[in-house]
Amino acid sequence: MNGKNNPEWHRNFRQRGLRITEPRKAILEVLNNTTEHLSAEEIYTEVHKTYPNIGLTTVYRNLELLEEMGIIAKFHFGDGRSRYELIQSPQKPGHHHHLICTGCKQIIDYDDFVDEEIELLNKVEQALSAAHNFQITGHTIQFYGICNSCRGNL
Amino acid sequence: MNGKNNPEWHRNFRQRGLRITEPRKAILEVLNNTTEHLSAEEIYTEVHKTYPNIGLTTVYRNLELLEEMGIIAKFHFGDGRSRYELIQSPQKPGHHHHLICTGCKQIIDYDDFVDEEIELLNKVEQALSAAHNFQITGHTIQFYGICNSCRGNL
DNA sequence: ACCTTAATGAAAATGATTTTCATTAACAAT
DNA sequence: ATTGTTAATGAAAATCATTTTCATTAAGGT
Ligand SMILES: [Mn+2]
Ligand SMILES: [Mn+2]
Ligand SMILES: [Zn+2]
Ligand SMILES: [Zn+2]
Repeated sequence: MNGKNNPEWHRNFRQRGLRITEPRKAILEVLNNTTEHLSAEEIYTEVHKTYPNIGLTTVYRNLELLEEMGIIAKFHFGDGRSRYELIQSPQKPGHHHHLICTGCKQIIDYDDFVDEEIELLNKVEQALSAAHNFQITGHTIQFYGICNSCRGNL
Repeated sequence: MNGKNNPEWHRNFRQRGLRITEPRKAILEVLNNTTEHLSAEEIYTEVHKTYPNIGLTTVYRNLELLEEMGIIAKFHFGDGRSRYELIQSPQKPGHHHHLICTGCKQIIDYDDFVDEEIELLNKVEQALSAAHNFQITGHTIQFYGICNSCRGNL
């Protein structure tokens, strides 16, 4: 349920000498309760409903912080704004990739065949490291296409 | 060598009733002669050397057009600006993926896919088509990490 | 309750991209 | 070659996301 009191975040903040503030709890709460990939402004709007005095600047600042901390992930889906999601949440598969409909812009979290996929990815990363003398730290994998209903609309 | 007179582009333009203008030839020429992933402004700067009267606005407009036409590809590598490359060029492998150094920001094109990477793509695309009733049209795959020389600088 | 200083909020600044609009030039028709 | 139509251009202004600045507030250790 509500994630803002998740002791793991608390510990994580404390360890870095960071303070646990109302805006931070509010932002994490919003991200914890959605299945979508929200933009900074969308998060701000949501937070604003409960905490009308929290500013957009603070949302941006904390999204940056949370990303550095490895708590959230930032994506660029091509609509001109960054979008964020909690890396671990009850609402989401853990490791997943994205399927984006170029028609309606919906983003689908995809995690079928995860285990096999992760194993293949590891091998690919190893091969790349070796071939290009590159130490891989992360990846972005997105598939584009047309969803069922958009195909109907053609 | 010089690509601005490539008859295929000419045909492509004509078919759509588009005019073959100086700016368009200049932009294609720049993209055809680089191995890099240039931003709109970088392309503008390069074009400007030979055609000082071509404006940045026109560069943006034509990059958008060329992308729609499937002649160039637009990427987001996380530095806040879009970057473009010719889809087909003598300087580049055709379809390829990217390796991005988070240290020096260099982008490496690679198309020496290991079997696992091909397998991964095939499986995922099949699974996605089936499970999500999605017609896949493309994908973007980028690996982030630290290149050899950046690792030395630590 | 008090202090130190990290964190915040409002406003201004920045930077990339888009829009507006008057002018120019591609190119098809003459 | 000249003309006419209209797509394309360039300059300036507008927009939109994100960042910076700076004075004020409040977390949390004492
Ligand atoms: Mn996701
Ligand atoms: Mn490339
Ligand atoms: Zn769709
Ligand atoms: Zn590097």
